Amino acid sequence: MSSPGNDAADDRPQDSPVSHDALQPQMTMHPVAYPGMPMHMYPFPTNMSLSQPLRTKRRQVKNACTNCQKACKKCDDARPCLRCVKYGIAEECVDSQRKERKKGIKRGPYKKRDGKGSSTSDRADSPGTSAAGLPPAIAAAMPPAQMSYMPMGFAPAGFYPPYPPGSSPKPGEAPTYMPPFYFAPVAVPPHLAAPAGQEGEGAVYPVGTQFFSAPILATHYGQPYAPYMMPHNGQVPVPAGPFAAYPAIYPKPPSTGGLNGEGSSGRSGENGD
DNA sequence: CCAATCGGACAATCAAGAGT
DNA sequence: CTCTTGATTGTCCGATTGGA
Repeated sequence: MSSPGNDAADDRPQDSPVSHDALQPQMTMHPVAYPGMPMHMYPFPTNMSLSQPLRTKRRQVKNACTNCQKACKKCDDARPCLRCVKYGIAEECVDSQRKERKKGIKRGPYKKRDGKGSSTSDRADSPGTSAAGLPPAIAAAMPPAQMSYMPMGFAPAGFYPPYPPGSSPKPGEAPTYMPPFYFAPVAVPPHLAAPAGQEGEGAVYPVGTQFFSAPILATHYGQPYAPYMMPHNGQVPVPAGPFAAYPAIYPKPPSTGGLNGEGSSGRSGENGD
């Protein structure tokens, strides 16, 4: 991987997180997992599943930036988003405006869904309530509260702070966790190579106080652009340790002078009202 | 070959209507 | 008041097209 690559491929498995508007004035970091992360990217522990035919459900960010929106490309909750950073237009990365939903539309009588169950519980996308499309038997066998985000196997309960920060899950609702660590896609130092026999998926590599799981290493290392730990004001909040030098390793992303994005897109010619 | 474009599938949201 | 339904709106996958 040495080229910026095309979006369809690039935008997929590396982005992340969270609207930190009030949160990270100095830097924006992309955590390993986040609520909007596509299901197939969730760091499930090894004992779950890799053999299951996981039906991956596409997750969407709540609000794409204007650039991604125009280009119909995957965005993330951080600002600037990965894609804008990648294209060197981070300063143009702003949330798109959402238009208000119409009100007062009349709707006619409802039809019940063949008597069984509520539609809500049927809906696999109900956050925190389902096994994300797993077969019912498998879903039933799983601890319900852990389904929306399964903390990595090694992490004790309470290890992760709730997300959004400062929030707490509502009663009956599974908590959503945001892991407190972030990946830094640098070359794996030789001394961090997996111990013999542990290099399978799910192996965890302790790196100072940070952790990197094998899938993440495999997925994120070697990205063509800087790790998504962006020092915004010249500060480099890098912990001492094996990765202390990574900012020097990674140059700024190439300033390609712009992203696609002219043109129209999406629902062609809508938004008139 | 790579990047841009774009149609359309899919997901999220939320107000109206129904049930308790 | 709460739950359910379904329309609306937004996101982004993936095929196609165009340029270097």
